[in-house]
Amino acid sequence: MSRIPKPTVRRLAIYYRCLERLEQQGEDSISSKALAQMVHIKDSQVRKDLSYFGSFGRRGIGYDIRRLLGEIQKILGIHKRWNVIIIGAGNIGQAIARFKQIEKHNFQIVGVFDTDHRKIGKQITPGLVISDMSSLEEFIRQNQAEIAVIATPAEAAQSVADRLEKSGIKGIICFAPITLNCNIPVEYVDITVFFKTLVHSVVSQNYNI
Amino acid sequence: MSRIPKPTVRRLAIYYRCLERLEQQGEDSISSKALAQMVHIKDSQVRKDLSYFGSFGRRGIGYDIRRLLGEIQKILGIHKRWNVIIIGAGNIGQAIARFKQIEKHNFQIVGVFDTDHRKIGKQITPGLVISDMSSLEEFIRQNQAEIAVIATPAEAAQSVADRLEKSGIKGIICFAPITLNCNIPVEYVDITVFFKTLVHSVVSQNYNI
DNA sequence: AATCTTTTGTGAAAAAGTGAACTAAGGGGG
DNA sequence: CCCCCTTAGTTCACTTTTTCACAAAAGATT
Repeated sequence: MSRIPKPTVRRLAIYYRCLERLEQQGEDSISSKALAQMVHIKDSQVRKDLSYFGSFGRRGIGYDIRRLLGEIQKILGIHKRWNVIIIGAGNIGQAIARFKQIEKHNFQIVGVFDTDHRKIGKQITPGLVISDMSSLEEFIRQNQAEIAVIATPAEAAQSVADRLEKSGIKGIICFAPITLNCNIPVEYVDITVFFKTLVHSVVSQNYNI
Repeated sequence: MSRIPKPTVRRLAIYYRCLERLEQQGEDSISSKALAQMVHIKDSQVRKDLSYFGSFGRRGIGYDIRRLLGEIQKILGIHKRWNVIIIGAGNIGQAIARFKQIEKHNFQIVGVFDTDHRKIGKQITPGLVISDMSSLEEFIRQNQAEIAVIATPAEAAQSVADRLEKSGIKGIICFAPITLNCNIPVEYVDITVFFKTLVHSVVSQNYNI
């Protein structure tokens, strides 16, 4: 399929947030050089990343910010709204459910699930109540949920992933510290891994500016 | 300094969590092949990663799990306890402050700061109360905090980072959606970026099994 | 209209990272 | 003791990603 480097996709999401800020500040256009400086990379990297998808700039001028925002939206697939469910209403699950930025970026949290009967029925935000896991499959179908966040303990994660995949979920964000066996895309976010890689940089001083 | 690929360091942290689980299950040793299968990579990758740091296995046998846990601890720098402060007691800041896994991995949350006077004094966990930002520098010195988590809005992040760096903080985990200008190691965790890269995989179907 | 400056898009080179294959150990069984 | 099977450590080839360098545009200036 498309031969796009994974780092390129991550950077597109980062360019996107820069462009949003610039637009908000009333800027109209930006050069690859200026954008590169904002994120501490080379300008040639910015141009190469964008060139995988087309020619969005004007030579001598730079990139139109509105236009580029629209193009990156289409590339990433964030021009449409995605319905998201969260499995596990612990610390992280609830934080994600309440996290306003996610909704702003076109991801709508439509459901939160847990197995703990003391939590079920509890309201997390107006209109968002913790449901029982037994209703998971039906809920996914009825609400056309496409993305799921796994915020369960590691032991539960694989069986949850199996159920999600079977129910037609198309992608998973996994906060559980485990590598899943499944055939849909997964993004892993293990917070403790960031702490550990950070202190490695600290002790070895090999941080790259 | 040491020329260790960044992906290698990340994988070490992932091997570490596998080894912890294996140890808990009573296992004594594991081969590179078995470890590789757990995290869906090639066995040669596991051996290569470890070989940057020494020879920890026995040919014909595999790796002693206890031994390897200890070696990776030393490599990553997680054999000692790190004092952590959190700047920003919003959604994410509070979730991190309450996140038990971090404490289990030798990162102790010693302080939480915010500028909102309505939040100051509020107890997050037993013994952890939200402090005013004005006491930041003094607190860092008195409590020998070395790691900071920035969980503020993007607009505040850079000036916070400046204060942290000046006060002797050695590494930053940045949840704010911005690239910081500073001369200490930073790990960026922008949750919305994970959502965006995930849906790119979903729409382009370019997930790697 | 010619020239200058800026900046994009891109092919080629360099660097980084991964994977296959080989060599060297280590233990078990006949 | 010899053969066989397993598996770590290492080398080298290959793949991926980044960087360089330059031609092509585009507007500004004289």
